[in-house]
Amino acid sequence: MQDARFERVLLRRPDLRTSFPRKFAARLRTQTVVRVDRRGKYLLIELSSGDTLVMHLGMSGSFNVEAGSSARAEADKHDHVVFEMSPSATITFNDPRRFGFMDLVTRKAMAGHATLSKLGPEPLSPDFDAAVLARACKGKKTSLKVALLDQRVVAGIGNIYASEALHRAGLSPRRKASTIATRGGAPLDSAVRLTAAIKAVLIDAIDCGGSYAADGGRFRVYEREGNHCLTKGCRGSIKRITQIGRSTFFCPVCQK
DNA sequence: ATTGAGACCTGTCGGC
DNA sequence: TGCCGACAGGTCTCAA
Repeated sequence: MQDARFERVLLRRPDLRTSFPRKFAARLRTQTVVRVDRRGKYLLIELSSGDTLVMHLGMSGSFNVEAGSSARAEADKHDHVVFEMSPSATITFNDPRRFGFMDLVTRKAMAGHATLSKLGPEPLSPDFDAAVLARACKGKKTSLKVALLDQRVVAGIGNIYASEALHRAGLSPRRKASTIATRGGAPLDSAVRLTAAIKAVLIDAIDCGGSYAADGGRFRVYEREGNHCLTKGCRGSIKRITQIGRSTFFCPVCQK
């Protein structure tokens, strides 16, 4: 991908949830890829022009990469963007629900970017530890589940993994986020467990190829309402509640 | 400032 | 069979 060059950019369906910036295709053309990066759920492609191509897959977005210079023989109705690259490759962005988006951000604008610059730590980096999580939750009036979905607390946790991590940590999603904050500067035991659980859940997810990879049913609580809790020795059953309009799955017996 | 509700979009599924 | 409503996901906008 590095040094690849954008030869042609086709917007087949430009009306995604957030519209493309003006002259999107023209600004990309002839640019080469300097670096490919990621922050939270955002994909960042640094270009030779100094601009960064910021992309988000929303919930149903995906990329298809093929050798050759022409788009798929039969374009899918949800193929919204096609990048023709050199050396010869075609990258197609497909997104049935159109929640994904793309933006071009200048070097100057990256630094103070309204969303990107406020993202919390990367959960799998050493920067993310119990003390950092505890500090981010300090004074928060929201529930623990809602705090985990806040990308400023920690970057990249979505609705599924928020439930999964809380179950592994044995913490109730309804508990106030501030109750895991530090006491006398030292992170509480629950912050230590939650930090470890977040990392473990994400590592497992990556190993399995993501939430929607084949062989479903590997979640411990997500979409398991009414089923028995998988925690060793726990005889509880999984409940579903709604928090800020989203489903939360948890075991009321072993998550405190 | 922080928080929550609503909007956005479409495929799928259950119920009638 | 077909229609209809509910629901899923992530983030932005707007209003308390």
